[in-house]
Amino acid sequence: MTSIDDVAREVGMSTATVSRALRGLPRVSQDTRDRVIEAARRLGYVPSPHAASLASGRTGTVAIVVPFVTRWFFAMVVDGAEQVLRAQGFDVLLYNLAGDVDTRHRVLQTHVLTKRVDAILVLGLSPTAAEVDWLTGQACPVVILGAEVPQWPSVRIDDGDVSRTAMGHLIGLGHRRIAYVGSLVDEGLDFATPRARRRAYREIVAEHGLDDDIALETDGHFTLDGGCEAGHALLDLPERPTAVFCASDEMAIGVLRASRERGVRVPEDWSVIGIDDHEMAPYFDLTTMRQPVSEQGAVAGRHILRCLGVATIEEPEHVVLRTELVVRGTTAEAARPPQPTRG
Amino acid sequence: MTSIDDVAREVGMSTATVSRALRGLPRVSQDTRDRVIEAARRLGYVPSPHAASLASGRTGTVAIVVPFVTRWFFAMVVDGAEQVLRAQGFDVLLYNLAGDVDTRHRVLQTHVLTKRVDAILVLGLSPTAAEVDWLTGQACPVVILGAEVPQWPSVRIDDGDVSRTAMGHLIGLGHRRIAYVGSLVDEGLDFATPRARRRAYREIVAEHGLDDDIALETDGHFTLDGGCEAGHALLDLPERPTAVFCASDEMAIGVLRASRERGVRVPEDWSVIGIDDHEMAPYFDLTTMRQPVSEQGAVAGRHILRCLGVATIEEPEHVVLRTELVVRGTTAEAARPPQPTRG
DNA sequence: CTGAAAGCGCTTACAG
DNA sequence: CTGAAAGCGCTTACAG
Repeated sequence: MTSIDDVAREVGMSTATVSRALRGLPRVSQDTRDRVIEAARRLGYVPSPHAASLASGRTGTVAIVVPFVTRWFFAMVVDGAEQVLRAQGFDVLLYNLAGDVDTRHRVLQTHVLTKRVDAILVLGLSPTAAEVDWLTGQACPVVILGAEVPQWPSVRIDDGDVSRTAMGHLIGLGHRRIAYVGSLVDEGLDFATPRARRRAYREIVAEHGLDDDIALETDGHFTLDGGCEAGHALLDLPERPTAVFCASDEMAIGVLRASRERGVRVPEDWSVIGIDDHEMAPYFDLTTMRQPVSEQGAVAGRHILRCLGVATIEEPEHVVLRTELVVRGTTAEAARPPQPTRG
Repeated sequence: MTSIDDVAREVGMSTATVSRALRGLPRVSQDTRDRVIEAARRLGYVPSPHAASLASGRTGTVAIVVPFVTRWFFAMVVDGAEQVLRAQGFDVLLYNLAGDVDTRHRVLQTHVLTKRVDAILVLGLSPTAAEVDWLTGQACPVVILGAEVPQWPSVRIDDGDVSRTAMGHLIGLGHRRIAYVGSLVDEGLDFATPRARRRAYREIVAEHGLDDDIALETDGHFTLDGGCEAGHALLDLPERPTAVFCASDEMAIGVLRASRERGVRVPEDWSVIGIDDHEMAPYFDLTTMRQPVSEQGAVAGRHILRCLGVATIEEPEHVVLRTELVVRGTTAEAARPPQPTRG
């Protein structure tokens, strides 16, 4: 491996000069710079990032902590953030928790990350107060996506608002018995989103005096198959709901499948609405709440750049992106309650 | 930041001893080890990975080069590989090309990666001979997924075989006019898979004397919307195919949508088959060729561990995983050619 | 079992 | 504009 010393020797200069020339720093004569660059190219010299990190204290690397890379939403967000970061020359270390609580603790509670990267982007998780204190003392900026912590820049949508609009759409169509498919148990990962959406659902049920039945709240685990199972469970209910509000499109698609498997027509027999506007949503003609996904990743990436002083970006510390109701074919007016057979 | 020297001072030992004690190396007395570990914990000491890399020459990091993280297949593969690697304590640097050719060159043709990581995992791309030579000389192991290069360990499925089985299924159902939806232009990324599948399609068309019409080969860009457009293009043909062989499930799902939009019934009016067994495939009742996805990532991860001497794993250098025809509802016997109106 | 010392390959004030 | 020197925080033979 050719080192900076080899290049310095080649051009008869000090390593300091070579270092400055190669990094484009000022106070190097054009002639020297040219010769250094040429020699570096000829020798096939590539700087060692680890040596540079050690000497400078900067790593040029950002960690992205993601609960599940395989979920469409997170993959899109990672993509959005990664491109913003890569464009400024940062590398991305991926910490995929894959739903594992131990990994979460290892990543968020030890300082491992803070010595390895310049900044940390946390997706979907809600750090505990202890974790926040811990990390805040580390001079390693943290940006959070999908939740809000006062101390750190964040980007998210308003989950309460989203739920209100979705539920409002169903209520406006005359539905009074609306089921919820979300996530009921947290499994220690501290997801912010499912909690917020479920709370909003409950509030709205109470505010509007809708059917308040604990059996209407089901767990779809934020997966396709989980949604399908939840759908079946709802169809097994003695008194079926006339609409289903799903906290993600993937679960909504699962509910659509359950409906088909049971011969239940959508939207004639019941309405289904999701959240995300997943790339598959139009393929199922699914009514949903659209949220900007890749864009949230990009905002998070810019937050990081700003914290690192790389770019002067004018953006509020806490960004809340807009969502939008997209009405397609899976929601319709509530069927009239069955009339007595003869008047 | 507390350093190894702080810990050494705390226990009144040399940094060498602290280093050995903390890394679990032999030739440290149990008592010393205990005291070192205790002191490290008390001081909140975390080793600097960059300093360790510089001194040892090992980085504890593996690069994963992926064409598109947002595509289901690649997200699953990254997940599979990442978990195997993480279990052995490796970090993962994600190089998401996001379809960008320049990034591909930067990553594969400069040595940037070879000084930064212990090994490289390349997904889906087919390195050029020059890139192979270049990287092979670097003593940085490379593992490849979805293609095969003699010099490097690899894992893939047999794309020719997959295409043969899929086409054989359609031919067995009496189809003689079969369209292909894949990727016709490469855009410089050098994808191995689309090329292999298309070649196989052509060979089979020739071998079986099927309708050989250049208009039957369409470009679906390996995306949902691309598949949908390709489907429309095929439906615009004066003489429609009776079956469509799609090189991915996502494109097949696009074709299903086009069919619905045009009132074309599947499988009555034409059959559709894909490749992958995407998580959404059962939700569309899509007939497809199943391939192990996460498992390919895991095998690739194990290849890397073996190259790095971390684990003694008995596995061939070139692993070819099995695929399987999954017959669902989108394929059926070819409709009889329309009979003259009266006999 | 433990320590002193060199070295990994850069960057960064500090001088000039 | 350029250089000498210290230092970043570890690991690794080499001794003992």
